[in-house]
Amino acid sequence: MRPPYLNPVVDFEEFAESVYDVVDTIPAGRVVTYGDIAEHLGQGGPRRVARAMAMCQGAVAWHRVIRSNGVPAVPVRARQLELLASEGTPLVDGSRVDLGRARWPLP
DNA sequence: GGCGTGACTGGAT
DNA sequence: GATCCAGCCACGC
Repeated sequence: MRPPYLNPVVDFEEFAESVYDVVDTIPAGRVVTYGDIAEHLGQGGPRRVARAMAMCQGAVAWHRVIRSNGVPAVPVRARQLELLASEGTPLVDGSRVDLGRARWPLP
């Protein structure tokens, strides 16, 4: 079955700003997945969200955005886990996030 | 303008 | 559980 990909992004910069705005609403100790953000915005997709995070470079709480399986993205894996742990985010084996408890329900 | 790549995901194996 | 595979899309070469 094909993944439920969403509507195409009209303006990527505007899309990225929307992504940052959503990420900014996530409280410390909680996380959301790339797919959650894309679904919440109703446009783009997980990879568009990931690209937006890659270009923000610390301007937002990028470490609160993880994969759907609870494992942080590779390029920032170690640092992300460190930041999450310091915020009190529930982890499993110290290497992945406990999505069942840490997932933040987007409005 | 064509082609490979990737901070992804859901389903199959 | 871990791995593989197909599909989307912006970006760099």
